[in-house]
Formats: sequence, C-alpha cells, structure tokens
Amino acid sequence: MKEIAKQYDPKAVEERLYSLWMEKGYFHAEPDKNKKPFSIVMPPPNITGQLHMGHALDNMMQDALIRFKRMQGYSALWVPGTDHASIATEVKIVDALAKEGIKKEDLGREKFLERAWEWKRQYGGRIVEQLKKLGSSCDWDRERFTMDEGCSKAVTEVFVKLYNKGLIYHGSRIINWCPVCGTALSDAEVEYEEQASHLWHLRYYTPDKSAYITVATTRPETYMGDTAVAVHPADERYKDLVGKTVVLPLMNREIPIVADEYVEMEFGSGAVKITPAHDPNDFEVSLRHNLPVIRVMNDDGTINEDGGIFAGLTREEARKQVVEKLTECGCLIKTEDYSHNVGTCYRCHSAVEPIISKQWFVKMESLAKPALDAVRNGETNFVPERFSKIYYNWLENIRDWCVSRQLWWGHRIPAYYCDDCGETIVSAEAPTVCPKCASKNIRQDEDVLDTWFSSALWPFSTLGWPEKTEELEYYYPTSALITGYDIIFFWVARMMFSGIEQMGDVPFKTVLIHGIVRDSQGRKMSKSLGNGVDPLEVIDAYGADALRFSLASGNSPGNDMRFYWEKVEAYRNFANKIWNASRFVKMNVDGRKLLDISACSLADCDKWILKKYNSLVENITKSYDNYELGIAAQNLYDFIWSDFCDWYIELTKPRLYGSDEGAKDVACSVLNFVLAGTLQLLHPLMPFITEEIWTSLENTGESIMISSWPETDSALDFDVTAFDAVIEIIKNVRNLRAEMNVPVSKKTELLILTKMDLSSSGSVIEKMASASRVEFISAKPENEDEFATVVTSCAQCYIPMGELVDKDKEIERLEKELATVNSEIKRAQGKLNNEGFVAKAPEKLILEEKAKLEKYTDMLGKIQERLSALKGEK
RNA sequence: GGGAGCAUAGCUCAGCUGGGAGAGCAUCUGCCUUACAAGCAGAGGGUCAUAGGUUCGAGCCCUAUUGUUCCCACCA
Repeated sequence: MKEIAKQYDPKAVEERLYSLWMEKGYFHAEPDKNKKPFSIVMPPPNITGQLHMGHALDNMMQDALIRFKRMQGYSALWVPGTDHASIATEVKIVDALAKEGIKKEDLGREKFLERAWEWKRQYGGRIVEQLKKLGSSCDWDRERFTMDEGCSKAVTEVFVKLYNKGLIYHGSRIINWCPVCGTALSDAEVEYEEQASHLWHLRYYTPDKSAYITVATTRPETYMGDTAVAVHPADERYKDLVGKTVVLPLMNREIPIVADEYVEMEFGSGAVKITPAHDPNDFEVSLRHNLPVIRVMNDDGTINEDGGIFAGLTREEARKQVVEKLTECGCLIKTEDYSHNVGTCYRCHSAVEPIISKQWFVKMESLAKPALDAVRNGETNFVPERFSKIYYNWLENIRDWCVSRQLWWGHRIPAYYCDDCGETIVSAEAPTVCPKCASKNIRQDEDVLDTWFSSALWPFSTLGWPEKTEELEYYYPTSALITGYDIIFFWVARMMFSGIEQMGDVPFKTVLIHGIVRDSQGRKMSKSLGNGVDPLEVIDAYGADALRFSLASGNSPGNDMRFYWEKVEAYRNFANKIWNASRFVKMNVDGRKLLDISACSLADCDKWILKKYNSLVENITKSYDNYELGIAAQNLYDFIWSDFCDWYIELTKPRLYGSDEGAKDVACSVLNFVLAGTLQLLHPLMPFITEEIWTSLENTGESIMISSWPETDSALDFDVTAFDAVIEIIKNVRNLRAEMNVPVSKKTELLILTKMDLSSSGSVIEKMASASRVEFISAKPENEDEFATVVTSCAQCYIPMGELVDKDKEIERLEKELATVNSEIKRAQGKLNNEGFVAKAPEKLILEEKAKLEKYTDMLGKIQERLSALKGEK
C-alpha cells in the first residue's frame, strides 16, 4: 500500500477538496418536496471588509449546522452574500479620493458611483474568497449583494409600501448628525463614549441687570441658539423669575424664563438653558412652551450666521472662543471638571450633533408590536434565551427610525419633488410629470437609505421577494439566524419587523447569538490596537479545520471567547492524531475483507467501543440539534483521542499482530466502522480532514458531505461490565508500575485473581499492562511477599517483582488506598443511612450506591488482608 | 438610573433537566512501546467569589453581598 505521510498537511488537502465540492455542486440546494427544508441566510459581510475572527466564528457555526442538516437529509440552503455598507464604503472611497486630492463633490455623483462600483468589483469578492478558505459550504450559485437588481427592487417596493401605508414620513425632527461624514444617523448608529470635559456655569442677567440666573452647560458653543432658560415649577428659588426674561450675553437677545418639570432641581443650579435646535430634550421643551428654534450650526459643524460674532468658527474653535469671550464679559463664573457621555458616530467616532433636520423616518410603533409578540409567543426564539430581553428592551423603547442618509452610495430614496407645486411623489417608477400640476420639473430626492434598511429585508429579498418564487415558498421562514449580540438592534430586530410586515411571517425560527472573539488578553480585536489576528494567517499556519475546531471548543452560546495560538496548535495536533489513527486503520484494513459488524463474533473490547460509539452518536446529534457546538467538540475530542486512539486502537493490536485471520477481520471491521462513523460526526466541525480520510476508508462513499448522518443502534448497546473490569485492572497495574518506576519495556508477569471470567481479554491485558504473561488464578499465590499487589473492585493482581518489592512502600501504598476506600464506604453508607435519601432519591441511584458499598467493602477486606500479611512478615 | 453576563486547577475555559469536580495549556516523573515525540504511560494541583436559604442531596435553584465586564438610557 501507498506510503502515507506521518503528518497531516492541510495545505495538500483543503483547496483541492473545496474545488471538488464546488465542482460536484454539493453546496447547491433546491426546493425538494421529498425533503424537509433547512435554511440559513448569511449575515452579509461588508464589501469593505476583510475576514476577521468574528466572521470566522460566525461562519464556522453556520457551516457546521448546514453540514449537519445536509447530512441528516434536509434540503439545506445557506445563502451567502455581501452588504454594500453605504456609509462605511463611502467613507473609504472618500478617503481614497482624498489621497488623490479629489473631493467627492468635485467628482460628482455619477462618477463617484462609478468609482464605488469599481471598488465593489475589486474588493467585494475578496471576503467571499476568504470565506471559502474556511470551508463554508454556502450555495454560491445564490450569492447576493444588497445592491443587486433584485435586492434593490425589494428595497424600493418596501419603501413605497410603507409610505403608502403611512409608515414612512418626511419631517423635521431632531436627529443625530455626523458633521464629519456629513449625514444623518439613526439612534442605533450613535455610540456613547465617556469623555472628560467641563461644566461651565454661565450667568444670564435680566435686561435691567437687577437679577440674574445661572445655568450650567457642557456645550457652551451652542448658547447662541438658546431660546429660553427653564427651571422647575416647584423651585422656590426661581419662583419670582419665571415669566421674566434674561439677555443672552453678546447676542443681546432676550429670552424667557419658563417653568418645566423636565428640569432637575438638584442638578447644577437648577436652571437649564434651552437650545431647541441642538438638544433633543430642549426641543421637547420648546414644543411645550412654543419657543423659537434657532439653529446656530451648519451641517459641517461650523457656526452659522445666527451665531453672532462666532459665525464661521468650527465647533471646537467656537467652544474656546465662547468660553473666552464670556469670561471677559463676566458671564462665565465657574468652570468645573466634568465627565460625561458624548455621542459619537459609529463609523468615524467624531462627536455627533443633535440637530433639527428634515429627514425620512419609519414609524416604529405599529411595526414593533408584532415583532415583540413574535418572540414573546415563541414564533422566534433566542438562543441563549436571555438575549430576548435585550431585544424586548430595545423594541419597547424604540423611537422612529431615521432612514435617510446624505450619502451617494446606497439605495436612492424613491421620492420625487415637483419644483413647481412642491408635490412629493413616492413611487417605484420615476414619474415623468407631476401628477398634481403636470409640471415636468421633477427631481428625485438626493439622499440614500440607511444601509440597514436593505439588510432588514435580507431573509426574503435573497429568496426572490417581491416575486413569488418557489424558494421563498419553500425556505421561508428561514430556520436559524446566526449572529453576534452586537447587531441585535441594527439587524435582528429590523429583520423581524420587516419580515412580519412584508411576508406576514417571522424571518427565522431561531436566533443563535454568539459572542465576540477577543485577543488573548481579553481585549476586543481592533485595528487601532493592532491586536487583530487574521484568520487566513491561522489557516495558513495550522489549517482551516484546526481554526474551526478551536473556535468551536470551549465556547458556549452567547459568551465571548479568547483567541490563543496555543489552542489552535492543540487542535492542529488533534487533526494530526486523527490522521495517524486513520493511517493505522488503513494500514491494517488494506486488502482485507470487511465484515458486517452485526454479524460477526465481537471481542469484549469491540463491544466496549461500539457501545461508547453508539452513545457518542446520540450525544453529538443532540448537541448539534441544541446548537451546543462546544459540547460536541469536547465529546468528539475525548472520544477520538482517549477512547478510540488511546484505548481501542491499542486494544486491537494483539489481534492485528496475531495469526488468527478471522479475528483480524473482526478487529478491522470494527475499526473501520467506528472511525468512519466518528468522522461523519466530526465532519461539521472539521470538514476537510474528515472528507480526506473518509473517502479513503473502506465501505464509505463518494463524499462524507453527502453521506447519511449516523444513527444510534440499540443492537450496539452491549453489556460491558466485564470489560470495564479489564480496564480497571489495566489502569491499576499501569499505575503501580509507574509508581515503582518500571519502564514499559520491562515486561513482568501478571497474576489475576478474580471471580469474573476475563480470560478472553488475557492478551489484551498482557499488551496494555506490559505483562510478559497473564495468568488467571483461583487462589492467592504462595510466597505472596514476592509480589507487588493491586486490588481493584473485582480482582486482585499480583506482579512478581522480586527484589524490586519494597515492603515499606507497598504498605504505604496500600494504606493510602485503604484510606480512599474507607472514605468511599463512609460516603456511600452516609447516603444509604440517610432516611431522606432512601425515601426520595430515584431507585436507580439507591441501587448504585448499594452496589458501590458492596464493591468497596469487598475491596476493603482484600486490602486489609494483604496489609496484615505484609505487616506480619515484617 | 435600568438591565445582563461573568467569578470553577497556575492560565484560558467547559460543566446540558440538581445525584461522586472536567479539558486544553503549564508543572513534575518515566518512556523513541513498528499509527502518531504535533506522541505514550503516570502524578500533583480546586472551601466551584462570600454569606444565608430551599432540598434527602447545590458548582448548578432562590436571596443578599463583593469584585468584574458589557448593553441600554442620557440630568444641562
């Protein structure tokens, strides 16, 4: 047979297999009435993005589930795609242009968009190729892009429908404005950062200077837009001032003092300056008191002409100068250090300005309610369940969603304005004449939609909506959505209400939430810290399977995890272990006829491993079904390394190296069977190595990917008590030999005194316990003192050690054992003497305790006997 | 201000519906035993944060406390 390398080389395997799978079309899924559907839509990565560890985790999980379901016989569809990422992409292109000394305005919208599409062509495919390196088995025939024709059509359709229903409106509200990106943002796109700043105390005098009121502010640069000072109605200090006016310093504008319950009397001076155009709360106050709204800041963050002498300054410069000038005129009376939260743009991290602006909004109340109900009544469930609370909390307190963005890259809003009569037309098709005045002076709204507007439609737009496709009919609602907790608001919630509104049904039945992958010190991986680990680098060094397994193991749903190179290395070693185990199996099976294991005479150790394998099938299936990849990984690792390699392979050696050809056939058949099945169970987590080995085994098939998932078989549920006794003997003998520093190469005789019939396992014990010869005896040997002894629950073992036997050590060892056994007896007795336990504990448990008590009592007797003999001899 | 997670071996973490504390790495001892030194055999190491409670029985359930991380809200 061909020589196989001792070390597994992922590089020689992964690309070849992936191409083969693609070629064979294994990833492709079609609606199939004879199968049950299982579908996942991939959270579309940004076209600007590079694959990072978060993607690797997210996609490994999806791939594992898809592969599992595919093998279980489902029509398993995984829809891949990418997101145009409106603002993120635009920022990148603007930056690239800046390096060439070009402003986007100079380029013009059309040219700019050409550039953007070029960018998409160039980089959009990069992340897709990277996903393939991971082994992702998505249906690439169905790859989508949020700005492709179909998705764009869906976006327009939804916008028009919502508008016609009155759920989208155009209006002036306080919105979050990023002066750097030059666009409005939704509430979800604002991140709050604690920043050290100051609290400035300003004094505003009454016109006759007879009285004054002091207000505290964190934003002195907007004081020019103040249109009132507010105090609490119950505040005795200011009772007389309410209704009077004060003069805005340097602006010479009189503003009223109003009473409003929004004011907290205890904070600061108990008086608040009201700047309606630049603060959401102040805006609310202005509505209640009918105050004017004066904007003093331009879209680019500079002060406008209503800012008096500060006009033209940047907001940073304005703050400095306002503080300076107000100090000069004696109106700034105190400056204290103050730390507070500042809203920042989630893309460029500069401070956002709350400003009043005319934008498009989605009315949320009626959309949120059914989305809340769907989770409350279990149509969609979160795993882990606790994330539903976050979801509820957000939707319960949601405000209208600002969806227009002052950007170019994205879905342009299908709204048109008539320049002659001012009519607004919202329509999927661009109107040529105004339906109201028949004017042809019509222009389209310049703005594009929030990037999340299109991703909200992803579960159905990718399946062909608004067309009534077979795919939509068959695969919607999708089975599971796998994503990180960081985009529950941005994405999950919005898909929920969009799906319910447009499809009349939830977009997915289960939302599986995972955490984020942190660096080895627990820090978030970030560009600025430079602590990100590139998954491709990991794959290059250790292989995709090792990376995947390290992301799966030791991880539980919803929890963050840390990335360790050592961990990947450990699982690379695991892959290698599997590789070598399979080398062993193939080497022995080579040319041999394999038997049906249900029809051959199995050895005790065969039954033992088959029983373990059978329960493995059950456990692993259950774990995947419950999305517990970490548990599945752990169980597979333990079974393969410890049960299969360390024990079973070694246990088969006496037969394989013996001369009984029939026994060899049996051993090989079981080896091949268990290995093949285990590889199938492992395949969702380690697709490449399992495929490579599986197809090279006997009695398998064309590809493990499309093989049928193993099922439990009650016929394999053997009684293995005899073999458990054998294992106990082997372990104890090894232990004794190690304590006595006997090298494996030094074989010794082993006499076993037991009432059980373990004779069929004699050769196995011989091999595993480094014995030169095993003899089953029915009575204690003479000259007991020449033996080192081991007492197990059902046997006494004697090893002739001659002069190696150190009686003192022997006594010491046995006394230690005696103590253990004694404490076990005490424990079991304690339980059994406890009336409550006997009365209430399950029958099975009581029987077990009784058996243990009996076993240990028996052992106790034997140890004591041996001890007294040893002591007597002394 | 509201909410959530976490606290288990030196380190990183598992521990599914309560029924004798686990893994990997690290440490120590001995081994190149013809699948594998990316390996084999063995060993040491834990008041499961603290205090109560429920229970025959608690790492797991309840209450409180401490520490820690995160999310939401945003009182100038």
